[in-house]
Amino acid sequence: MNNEGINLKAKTPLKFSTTTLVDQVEEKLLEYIRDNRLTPGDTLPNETLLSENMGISRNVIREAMSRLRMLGIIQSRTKKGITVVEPPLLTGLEKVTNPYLFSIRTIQDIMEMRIALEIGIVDFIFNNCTADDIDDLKKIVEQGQTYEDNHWPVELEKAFHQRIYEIAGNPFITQFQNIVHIIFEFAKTHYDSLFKPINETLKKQGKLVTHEDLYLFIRNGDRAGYSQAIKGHLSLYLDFMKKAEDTEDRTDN
Amino acid sequence: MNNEGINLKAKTPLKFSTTTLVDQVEEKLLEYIRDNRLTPGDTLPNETLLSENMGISRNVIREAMSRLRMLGIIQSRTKKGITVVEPPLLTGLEKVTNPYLFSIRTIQDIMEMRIALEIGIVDFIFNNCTADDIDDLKKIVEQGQTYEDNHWPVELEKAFHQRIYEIAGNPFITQFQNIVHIIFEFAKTHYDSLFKPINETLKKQGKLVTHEDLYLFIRNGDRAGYSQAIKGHLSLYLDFMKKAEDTEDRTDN
DNA sequence: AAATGTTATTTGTACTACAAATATACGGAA
DNA sequence: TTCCGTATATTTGTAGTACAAATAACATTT
Repeated sequence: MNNEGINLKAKTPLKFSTTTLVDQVEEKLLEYIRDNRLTPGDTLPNETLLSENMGISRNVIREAMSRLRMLGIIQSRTKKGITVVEPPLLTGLEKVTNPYLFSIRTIQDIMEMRIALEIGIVDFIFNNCTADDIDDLKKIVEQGQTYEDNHWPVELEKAFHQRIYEIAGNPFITQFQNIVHIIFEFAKTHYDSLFKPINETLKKQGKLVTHEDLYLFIRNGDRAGYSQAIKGHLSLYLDFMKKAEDTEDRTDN
Repeated sequence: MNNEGINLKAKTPLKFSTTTLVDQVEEKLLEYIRDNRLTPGDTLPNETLLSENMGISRNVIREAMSRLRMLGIIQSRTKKGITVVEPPLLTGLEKVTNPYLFSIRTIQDIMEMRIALEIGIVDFIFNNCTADDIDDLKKIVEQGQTYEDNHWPVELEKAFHQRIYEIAGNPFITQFQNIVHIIFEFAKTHYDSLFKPINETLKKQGKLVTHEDLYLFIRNGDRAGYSQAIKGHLSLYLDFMKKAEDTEDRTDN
C-alpha cells in the first residue's frame, strides 16, 4: 500500500476557515483509509513522514491521529508505526452519552429508539431462547418478587432486560441498550413526578405489565403475547415522553 | 462552576502503563463534565490553566480536548475558552463506519440491528403516517416499477426506506439507518453471488416481498400485514447472514 | 451614548528536544 | 550453522517554547 496521495495545505492560507487544520487532516486520514480500502493490519505512514509530506506540524497530525486512535480505528506502536484495526462501533456513543448534556427532546428520542429495538428483537428472542435462558430469567423474576409491581430497583430491572438482549444475541444491540440505560435511570429519577401518576393510571386500568408477565410469555413461547406485552411494559415511557414535552424544565442545580 | 478538582500525574511515573497520558486526560475531562454535572453552555478551564494545574504538557491537554471536540462535546473559541455543548449522538459511529474495516461477523450484526430497528418502528410508522407520506411513497414505488422485483437501484431503495424512517419520526433511527446503509450496499455488491440464489429461491416460493407490497400495506393501514411483510422483505438479508458465515473470504484486492 | 480603536487573553499552529519502547541488525557462543 | 543476547536505529509519547490570529473586554473619541 503506497503512502502518497495525502496533500494538504498547498498554498491556501485557510484563514477564516471554519474548520481547523486538525479537522481537515482527520478527514484526509479517514478518506485515505476509505479510498485506499485499507483493512485491519494495513499501516499508515508514520507521523514525521506525514508531517513532511503534508507540510503540516507534527502536532496537528498527532491531534488528528489521536482522534482516530480514540475511536479505535488505528493503533500506534513505537517503532512499528500506525496500523489500522477493526474499530468498535459504539465507542463514540458511549463517550457522549451523558444525560446532563442532552435536551429533553434528545432524551425522548433515545428512549424511543431503545423501545424500537426492544420491540424489534422479539423474533430474535423467541428464535434463540434456550432452557438456560428461561432459568436465568426466572431467577431474576424471583428476586424481584419482593418488590411490588414495576418498582424494581434499577439494577435488577437492568439485569432483566440485559438478559433478554443476550438471548437476542446481537452484541451491538446489547451494548447500545447498556449505554443508553443511564438515560432511563436519569429520566426516572429526575422526572419521578411524571412517572408516578402514569404508573398509577396504568395499574388502575389493569394495563400494568410486570417483568413476571414478560417472563411468562417467553417461557410459554407466546411470541404474539410477549410482543403485545413488551409494548405495554414500555408504554410507561412512551406516555412519559408525551408528558415531558410540556414540562421543559431542565432541573439544573 | 469551579475549575479545580482535576489532578493527574501526581508523582506516579506511569511508565509501562497501557493507557497513554492523553487517554487519561480525556477520561478525566469526561469525568469532570459528568461529575460536576456540566450542562451545555458551561465552560471548562482553558488549556494553559489545565496544563499548569495538572502538570501536563499543553500538547497532551490539547490532544484530549481535540477528541472531545471531534465528538461534539465541547467547542473552543479564541479568547472565550472551551464551552460544553450538546453533542450529536452518532458522530463516532459515522466516522468508524467503513465496511472494509469490519469483519463479516460485524457486518452481519450491523445488518441484524438495522433489521431489528426496521421491525421495531412499525407501530411508529402506522401511528404517524399521513396522506402526504403515502403520496411520497407512491411516487417512489412508481419510479421503481420499471425494475423487476427486488432489483431496484440502490439509491431508489435507499430513498424508499429513508422515507419510511421519516414517517417513524425518530431522528436517531433515521440517522443510524443512513449511516449503516453503506454496509448493505457493500454486502450486496461484494457478496452478489450469495444474494442472487437467495433472491431466486424466495421468488420461486412466492415469498419475495417487493417495495410495492410494503407500500400497499402502509396505504391500507394494515399494520399486521406490513409487520409480516417487512420481515419477509428483510429475510433476504437474514438468509444472507447465515450463508455468509460459511464463506469467510474477505475479498481483498 | 454610540462608534471606534486598543489591549489582553486564549486558541491554533509550528518547531525542537528528548525519553521510552521496540523492530531490526549484528555479533558471539554452543 | 543456529540460537541467543546485545546494540542500533526508528518511531511514538511527552514536554516546552514561540508566535499568529481571533476576539472579549476595556478605553477612547466624537
